[in-house]
Amino acid sequence: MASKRALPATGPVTMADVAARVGVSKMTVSRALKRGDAASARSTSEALRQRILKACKDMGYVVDQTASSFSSKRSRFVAALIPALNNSNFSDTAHGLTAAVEASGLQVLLGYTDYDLPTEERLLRAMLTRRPEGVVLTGGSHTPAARSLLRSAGIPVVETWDLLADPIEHTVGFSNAQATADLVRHLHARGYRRIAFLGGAPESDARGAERRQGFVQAMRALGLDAKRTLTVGQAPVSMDHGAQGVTQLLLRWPDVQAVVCVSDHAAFGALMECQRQGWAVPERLAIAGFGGFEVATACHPRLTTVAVDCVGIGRAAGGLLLRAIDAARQGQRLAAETVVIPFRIEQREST
Amino acid sequence: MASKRALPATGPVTMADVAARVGVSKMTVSRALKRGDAASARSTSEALRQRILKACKDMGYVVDQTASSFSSKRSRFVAALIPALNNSNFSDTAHGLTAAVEASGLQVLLGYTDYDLPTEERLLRAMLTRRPEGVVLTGGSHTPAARSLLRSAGIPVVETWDLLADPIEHTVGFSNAQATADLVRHLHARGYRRIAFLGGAPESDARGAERRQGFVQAMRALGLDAKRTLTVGQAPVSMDHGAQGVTQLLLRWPDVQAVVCVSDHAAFGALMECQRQGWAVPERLAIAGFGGFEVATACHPRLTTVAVDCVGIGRAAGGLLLRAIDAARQGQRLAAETVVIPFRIEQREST
DNA sequence: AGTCAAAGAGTTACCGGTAACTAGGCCTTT
DNA sequence: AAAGGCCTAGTTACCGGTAACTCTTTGACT
Repeated sequence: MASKRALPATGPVTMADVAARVGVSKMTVSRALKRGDAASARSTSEALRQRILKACKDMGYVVDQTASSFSSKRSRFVAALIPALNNSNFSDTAHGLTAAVEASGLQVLLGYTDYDLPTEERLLRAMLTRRPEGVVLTGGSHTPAARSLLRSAGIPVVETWDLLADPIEHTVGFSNAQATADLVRHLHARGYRRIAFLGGAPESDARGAERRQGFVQAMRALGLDAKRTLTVGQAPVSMDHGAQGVTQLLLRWPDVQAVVCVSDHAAFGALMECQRQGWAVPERLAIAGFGGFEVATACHPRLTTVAVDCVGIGRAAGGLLLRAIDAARQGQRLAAETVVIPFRIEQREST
Repeated sequence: MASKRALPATGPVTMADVAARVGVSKMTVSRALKRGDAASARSTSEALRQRILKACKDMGYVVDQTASSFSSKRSRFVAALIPALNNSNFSDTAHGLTAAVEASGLQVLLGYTDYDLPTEERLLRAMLTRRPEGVVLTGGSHTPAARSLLRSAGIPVVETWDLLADPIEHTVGFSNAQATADLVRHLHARGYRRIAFLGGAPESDARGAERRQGFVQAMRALGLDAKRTLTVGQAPVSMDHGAQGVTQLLLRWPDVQAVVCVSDHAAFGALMECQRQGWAVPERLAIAGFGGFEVATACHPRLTTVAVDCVGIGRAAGGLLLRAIDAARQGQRLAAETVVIPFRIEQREST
């Protein structure tokens, strides 16, 4: 027995194998495959390049990015963390980010935090061991350890979806507080006075907390009573939370005329519960959401909401990140930037 | 012991730096950090290990997975491809997959194909250069090149969400045709006879096509007319498609009693359009969906649907993949398996 | 006391690419 | 014609870990 398994030639084809087959050096194969990054003038003749490409195809050779990354110190990917995959707002941002960076040959390594800071830190730690060239985060709330990790990683960081008082570096987003305040003013202009806010526990969702704050400030600025705020559940606030919330709301403040919900999901849940109970929307109760989700456009009556350019956030974050990475490659550092993404109040049938 | 070394030009801290500081060899540091993978008997003494761990912390050292992967030929990640991020069915599967494999120290590299086969191939090609230890795909439709790529990669492959006639290797899913057929029989049992099907273009969505097929077969088996099938748009079928579809449906076959929609999104769109038009659901038209999405439970009336254990699919795929990877590490090959995930007809108010 | 195995730590040799430098051929310029 | 420059391809030296082996020490058992 004792026959050793050395896996004959079946082992993965390497660049050296291709080089030997064509009769050139490894380096030449490397150059031939690298072409396309127009920057480099250093290249092979077109005829030789075609021969090499053909050999790669024939032999089934694919570059080993692991080795390439290791050797060149370029991992060719960026890490992106979003709170949840199944929230189309955030997945749209991931979409925009991917579209923006993939043209530069960068891949996006996507992770989700489940709205949990320690999870974010854990994920970040795992991702940083892979040496991403940049990081995109959602929001500005992070554990101290996470911040420290990012600092010592020395790579560009973009925080999205919020405008932050104390950003780590770059920011792409909008003021959730201002957007909610605008929505309140919009409802006020349409004649509503006794307006309520419905959202999740502030400590579990920084963005939700900001929206709540915007609501309170706008109400006070208008000389209205901001007492009608209700907390239902933790982030992510679900449709069911909205349904429960609206019932509690009408029980507790029967004179309420309109409700601003922390998200379209909650607003939709509230709307459906109203239909079940026979409360006319918007006559008995006007309902507004936040986020511009598909369901808000599709439902009946259609929901007034704050439409956000989610894809645009991702695209802008990607563009910014690319410039920062480029600068870093030149040994420079891009000065911290803040990109403000516009939002829009969508007046629809529910208010 | 002053902290004099204020990050000189040396850049990132390496394992050798830590080793020098502690006064041991690189290998010892490597072993100290690797502990936890209980399998290995080879290890360092606990006291030394603590000293090393402390030095790592003090110096801000984090393992370079790039180098580690390169050296050990273990990338410690698996690639997963789903049609879209913002479809909670698929993102739930990704969730389950992540949960299942992360216990083994594997990360999931997630990509989305936008329901497009060439995109899938492109993505797969990009991911395979990073040498994943396994691949999870959604569905069984792939380009020939993609299949060939997977074959020559020589790593375990799991296809999910469908039961396939000709799987690449392992499969975790359920029969979409059978599920739809069950739904049709369920409607039949409730007295519906003139039943329609509403879905997207079959060539853009293999799962949708299977559901359509299941509908036709079940109708014929029941001796009913299967002519009432409508095609609206490409995958992914949206809520708006459902709204348009139901209007066309009632125009074309005014005698229709019930409609089976390819997904809850379409069903929801149809339901809302009925409310706009004043068509009573389920009295004038009964509506059933597919997928068990949140919106189907939250809307009014609640939608009858086929609930799928999406997380379970991901979990099972992850477990299977782990076993296959483990076998591969031992030089063996796990025989192709098929795991059938149960589904359930949820009878609700819309039918 | 001697043997042997296990534990703990060191040594060597890479893994598969790429950066940076070198060298020859050909063309242009002075 | 010599000098200089561009283009193409080869050479060398790694990158930062880990596998596999070696060596030493310790302790149990015969």
